[in-house]
Amino acid sequence: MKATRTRILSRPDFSRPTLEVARTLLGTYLVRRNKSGVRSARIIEVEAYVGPEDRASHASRGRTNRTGVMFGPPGIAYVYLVYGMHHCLNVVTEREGYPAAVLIRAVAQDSTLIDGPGRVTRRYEIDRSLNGLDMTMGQVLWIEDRGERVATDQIGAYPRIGVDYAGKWAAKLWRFRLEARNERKPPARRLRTP
DNA sequence: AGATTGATCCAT
DNA sequence: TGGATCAATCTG
Repeated sequence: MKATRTRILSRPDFSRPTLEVARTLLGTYLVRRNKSGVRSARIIEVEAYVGPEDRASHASRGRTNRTGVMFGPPGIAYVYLVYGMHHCLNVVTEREGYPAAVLIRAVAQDSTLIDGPGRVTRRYEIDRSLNGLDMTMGQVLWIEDRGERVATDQIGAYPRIGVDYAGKWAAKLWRFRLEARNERKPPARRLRTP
């Protein structure tokens, strides 16, 4: 078997345009270390939240106590509680001062799909105590590139979930999913109008 | 379809 | 300071 090097993603990886970072994260591994050990899972689905104009983004209402980390340096974890119950994990992207992040929506641990941002954080024991954590340090929470290449045709683009309030921003295809090989999008096909 | 749940944000 | 809102999930 071919030896592949594992590389912990570093600041420059997250400094790039958010849509690119989002797609790049597909097929990499989210790694969590706590007192019970180290666990990892392949990132399957993400969403991009891009800039102060993006009405779907928490940062669209300006810098607040909660959204502060989105305005900070890239590679930092932005973890918040939603609906009073579930935590969501994001990684901050782009330059300091420009609010943007990628939400981790689904991962696969071996053959088990952990589908949904709240399920990911629950399974990996990620909560607001990790908000602001530097994910480039490889100590508590980080992302690894294990050299598994993802072809463009394995990536589907969809509207983001739960942002219907965001007007035209809700229609942006800023959710990216790594399709299973047998779920690759077939060639576009003209459908008869019903 | 409806309940749940509590931090956050801004002003009926 | 109160109350609407919410980057979701579970159970019917």
